[in-house]
Formats: sequence, C-alpha cells, structure tokens
Amino acid sequence: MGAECHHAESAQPGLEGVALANAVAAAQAQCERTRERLTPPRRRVLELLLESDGPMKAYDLIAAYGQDGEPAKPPTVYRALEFLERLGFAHRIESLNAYVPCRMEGAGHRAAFLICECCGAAQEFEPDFSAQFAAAEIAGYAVRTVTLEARGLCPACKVQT
Amino acid sequence: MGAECHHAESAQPGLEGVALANAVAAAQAQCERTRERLTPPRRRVLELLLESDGPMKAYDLIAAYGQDGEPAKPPTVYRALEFLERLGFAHRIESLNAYVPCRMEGAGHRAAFLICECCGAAQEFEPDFSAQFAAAEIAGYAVRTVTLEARGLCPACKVQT
DNA sequence: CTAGTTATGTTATTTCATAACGCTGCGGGT
DNA sequence: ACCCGCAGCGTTATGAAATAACATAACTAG
Repeated sequence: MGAECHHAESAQPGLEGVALANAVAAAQAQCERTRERLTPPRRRVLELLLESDGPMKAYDLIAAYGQDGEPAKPPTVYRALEFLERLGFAHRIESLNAYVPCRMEGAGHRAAFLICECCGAAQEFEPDFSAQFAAAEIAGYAVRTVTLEARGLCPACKVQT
Repeated sequence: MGAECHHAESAQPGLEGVALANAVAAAQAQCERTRERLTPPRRRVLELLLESDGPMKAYDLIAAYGQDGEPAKPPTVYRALEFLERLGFAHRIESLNAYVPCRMEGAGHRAAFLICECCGAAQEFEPDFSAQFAAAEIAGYAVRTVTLEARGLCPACKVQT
C-alpha cells in the first residue's frame, strides 16, 4: 500500500491469529443481536480488511478473496462491502476509492480519517461535527451522514524527507 | 442531475450571459495575477461548470464540450479539471464523482458541501475545521487539505415526501 | 411445506480515470 | 535573432472502479 515512500507501513498493522478471530467473532455477535447475517462472503471480506495493514481497493479484495488464489467476482465483493458499511464494520474512503475496517468502538455512522499522502496510511478518528451541523442547520439541510477526509503527512513521514 | 425527485433543481441555478462572462473574466484576471494561463480548454470547462445547475460528471463535461456537439477527449477535460481544482476555481465532490465551480469568494483550499440525496444539489459552505485540526494535531498529522461532504436533504426536498 | 424475502453466482457492460507519445507554442537566456 | 526547455494540448489506447440484469439457492415466517 505504501505508494510513495519506503517507511514500513505499521501505523495500523493488520490483525492475525487470535486478534483476528476475536474481531470477527465480535462482528458475528453484533450481527446476531440485530438479526443480520454475517454470511461467508461478508465474513471473508471483513477478514481481508482486518488483516490488511492499510486501506484496500475493491480489486485488491477481489484478487485476494479466494484462499486458493481464485479471485472473486466483483459483485460478490461490492455486495459484501455494502453490507459491512451499512453495519458500520467498514468504511469507504472516498478520496482513495478504498476501504478500511472500522477501528472505532461502537461508533455509529460517523467516520473521519487522517490520510497520509506519503505512506498511504489512514487513521480513523472520532469526529466532532458540531460546527458542520450548525452550518447545515443554517442552510436548512437535514444531514444524514458526514464524511470527512483530511489529507497530509503522518508523524513518521513528516519527519523523514 | 435531479436523480430521485421531481423538484426543480433551482438551488444553484447556472450562470448565463453577463453573469457568466463576469465570472469567467474574474477567473481570467486572477490567472493573470498569478501568471497562470486560462487556456481555451480550461476556459471552456469552467464555463460549462458555471452554466450548470448542479454538479457535473466528467463525462457530462466531455459530452457537452464542443459547441458543435463534438465531445472532447477524456484527457482534455480531466486536465482542465485538474487545473481548475489547483487554482481553486472548481471542486471535486468525491462522493458523487462530480465537479462544481467554486462558489466561495477567495476561499483557498478549503471546501465543504451539503449534498441533497434527493435532488442532487450540492451547496458549498464555509467550513470550520478547528475541531478536526485539533484531532489531527493530537495524532501528529500535518494536514494539507480537508474535504468534507455532508449528505442529507435540502430544504425543498425535506418538506415534500 | 410453501410462499416471500434475502443473499449469492454469473455474465456482461457501463462508468470513471490515466498512461504514453509526439507536436505546438510561449518565454527566457545568450 | 536564435534555440532550447517546458507547459499545454491532441490522440490512441488502456486500465481501474462499479453496477445492471437475471437466474439460482438459502433462510424464515406463516
């Protein structure tokens, strides 16, 4: 994923082993609570996102989908992503055409990201949209969702060249 | 552009005649001040954006480019859009894959939009990113640009069904 | 069990964006 | 005046991202 620099992309190391299993199990449990179904393709895509060190493109997911190297068909992955986004298990980063697993505990529908233009890392943070909601109210808009993406340099890339 | 509803999309009526000419002339003047060149394709794409009632897709611009009905080649339009964005004359709306002319006076690199999911209107507003900058600073990020897109219903669509 | 709904598999296509290459025309230096 | 370097453009082709459409399978409530 590191597109422009050589730093190890370790800001958000992917999950493995037990941590991965726990994360998937947590998603499973939440689904059962809300009568949603974490079906095999959905689970598989969630796993891939959680394992990744950084944002994944849809076609990265498609290529990585089959344990045997067989790619998925695009709709399989896009449908899974739609589900994961709806449930809040994943977010789309519009400015990258890429996807990340949600790293925030129980954050509902709010998402905000700090995106490093050097190494490609994307860090989710808890947004405070009060100023934006105020602006929306003045304009008479009923806001449903807000996406915010701040681009710049992460601490590691800021230091080096 | 109105995708899902029948309301007139009049929130941001396009410019015509003298108003259009004035807007283009203002861009021209600013270019001259900064030694940038508002070449014919750039001027043409800017005109098309200013004339439009709402966000335009890249291929809308491509189709509308020639006064004689001849479409442009994609790179022509994408290069012009890149220029217009760099100069702050236009903004890309990531969540729509669409472009709008900048409506804010002298706003530098900040852009924020209220997007109606019913009629497709996109209203630019003056963002206050102080909360986000604070969050970025805590995380050690050096932010360069921020894009914010709030999706919901505009006043007109909120009232009707 | 069976009808309705939700999810998946599959094929094909559409939409969005950029790579690569050569030509042109303007501006700066000597 | 020259020519040289670079920004901009035209053109062909391709790559990347996302969805349409339709058939089949799997749950679930009655």
